[in-house]
Amino acid sequence: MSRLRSASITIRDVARAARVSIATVSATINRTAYVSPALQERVRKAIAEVGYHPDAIARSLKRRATQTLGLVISDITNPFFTALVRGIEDAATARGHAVILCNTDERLDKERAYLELLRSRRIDGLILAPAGAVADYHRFFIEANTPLVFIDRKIPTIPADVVVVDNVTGARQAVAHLVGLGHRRIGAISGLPQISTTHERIAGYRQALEAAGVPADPALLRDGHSRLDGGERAAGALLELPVPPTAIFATNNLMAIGLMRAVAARGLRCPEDLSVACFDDFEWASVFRPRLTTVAQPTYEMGARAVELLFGRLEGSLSGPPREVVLAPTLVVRDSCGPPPGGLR
Amino acid sequence: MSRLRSASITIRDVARAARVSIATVSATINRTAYVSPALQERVRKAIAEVGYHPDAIARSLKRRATQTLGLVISDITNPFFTALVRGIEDAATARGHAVILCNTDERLDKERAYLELLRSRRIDGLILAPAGAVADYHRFFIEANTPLVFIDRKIPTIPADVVVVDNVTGARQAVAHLVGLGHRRIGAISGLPQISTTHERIAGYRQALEAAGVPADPALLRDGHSRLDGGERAAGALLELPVPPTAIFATNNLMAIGLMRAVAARGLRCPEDLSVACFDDFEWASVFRPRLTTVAQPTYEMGARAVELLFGRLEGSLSGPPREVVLAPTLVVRDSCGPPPGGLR
DNA sequence: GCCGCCGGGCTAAACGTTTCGCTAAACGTT
DNA sequence: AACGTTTAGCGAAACGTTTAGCCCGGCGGC
Repeated sequence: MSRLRSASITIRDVARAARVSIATVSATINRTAYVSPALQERVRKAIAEVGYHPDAIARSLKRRATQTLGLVISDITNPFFTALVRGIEDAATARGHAVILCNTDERLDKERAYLELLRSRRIDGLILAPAGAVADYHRFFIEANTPLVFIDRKIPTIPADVVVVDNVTGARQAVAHLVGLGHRRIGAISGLPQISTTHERIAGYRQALEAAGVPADPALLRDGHSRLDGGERAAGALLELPVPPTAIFATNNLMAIGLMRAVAARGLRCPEDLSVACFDDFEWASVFRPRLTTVAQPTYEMGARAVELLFGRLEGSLSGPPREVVLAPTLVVRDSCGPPPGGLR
Repeated sequence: MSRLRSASITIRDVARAARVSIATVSATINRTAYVSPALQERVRKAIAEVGYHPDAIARSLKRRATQTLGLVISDITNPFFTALVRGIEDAATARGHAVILCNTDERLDKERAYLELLRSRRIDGLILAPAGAVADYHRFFIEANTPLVFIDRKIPTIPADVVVVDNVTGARQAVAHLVGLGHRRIGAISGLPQISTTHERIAGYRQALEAAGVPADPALLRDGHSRLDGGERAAGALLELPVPPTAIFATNNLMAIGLMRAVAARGLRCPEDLSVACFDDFEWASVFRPRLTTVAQPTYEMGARAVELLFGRLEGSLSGPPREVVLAPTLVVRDSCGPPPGGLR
């Protein structure tokens, strides 16, 4: 037994009850044409009387606009995306739009499937943290003239608006902070190579080392695959080195947690035995020990800005070539970084 | 300049290209009637050739089913909901449904507005963590025969399926753990009074005290409004008491964080000066100090179960009176609880 | 050899809106 | 009074599907 919506009350029921035409009902609902006050009143009464609620599906079909945004991220479980989503949701509903949420787990096949779904559903706009830079099925939205905003990450070859943070500067500041404390052997745990943020943050790491005249040791750079377990493994490898680093920089929050697990498992103290800095702040970081020194991103604002861009395109108030909104991260210094053990050098 | 979807490629373009009728195209796409292999092949080729993508809006209008679920929670920023959402999203997309996400901030007016929106959009089903027990506009979905599942919280007067955790038992175990360590003055921080979980968790707290023969002191029970700042204030009040408690139980994660802030602000050590236990585990709780002793809920599974119930109703495999799925929480003992300072008593 | 049935595909009517173009009345102007 | 012009409201054609019902030809049964 498949369940169907019970036959609903339509606009014609209202028209009948108010003894006006369907067009008049539509006009009073949408304020799309003049309707005399008397008729308006009759229509409103009829609407209440028969218990009419407009059908957004039928409206979407006719208007060719769905009042719906697609939001594709890698994982809602990650606190970084959480505030982003919140910012997007708030801004979208403030403009009467609903949001369809999609988690890709950084997998291109999932991303592709979701984009197909969203395309079928004729979303009005798409906000996307792409899982990789090779795919080009995003292009469809551009060709269809559907606004597309990349968030957090970008794909340089695809001409779309972008909201990101200055990852290079953020990472450079964090590593410079470690350098300033006297560290010379500074390890880094990098993320997935197909994501733009990875390269930028590693670039910042390199810049900070170079500025300090510290030669980059390739053995100190490990791939954590942007994941918790990967971060833990990478950290383990770094700590098992013949001459382990005195400080480690993790390029995202998940890998930082993995790093902390590796630290705890070895009975090391932070920051006494090892200094730790990472990208991505999280709300509760200040309550627990060690209080992590992090590069904080304005996540909520990033979400809000992305929606702004999107509606700018939708309403035509924004046109022309793609815009790139680059927000500033801030280094939040807490307790997880100290001077290297055994004094300078 | 308002942007419209460009005139899209419709099923009739495919029909024309394949030199068959529209009905045949539809039948081969949906496997809803026999179509000879030869024609199927021609249709598929035509689809690829003209680049056809079905319009889900038009389909929804005709089929009276949207393949969309509504999900209404209080705040996606809260890690408790985060795993819940993930479980729901995974289960929903496994069945080809999309999810519209709505945050109420525990406000009834927002909840009402969202339900109105979801109603207009003719969602196939609704999963809801209600912000309060007084409203009854949820009834519409029941009357319209749209499956509705309450999650995390319930409204006893509304006959709908429910997925919750055994809050009474969970709270009782946590507080019994404190009692077992020797605590007799145990404070509690309660949440919003209009939410069912609040009452159940406080009931568990009371049961544990009673079982231990400890008289309940009303001064030790404070309202934290389910929020971080409320928890901090409530904790402050408890700690300023002439005879402060030696242990505090917070009935959700946000208030627990507020509690920890109050503890840190006063320079107290946990668990040496004060033992802390709370409801709601979070993924990273084991990495930082103090490692909180918490009552963990199977959040991902709760989400998945809610979707199962919902599809059971949708497909008719589940019928009859509302089901109540009660999952078991587990007490995760870590380091935030110890014996009361100054030994027993 | 005729009839009935059925396989395979088509025609056309929905689904519930919005909106274009039209009518008919009212009005102002000479 | 005749004539444009505006105005309030209506009728009907879309929007892109699904699906009920129909038609036609071939085949088996008698």
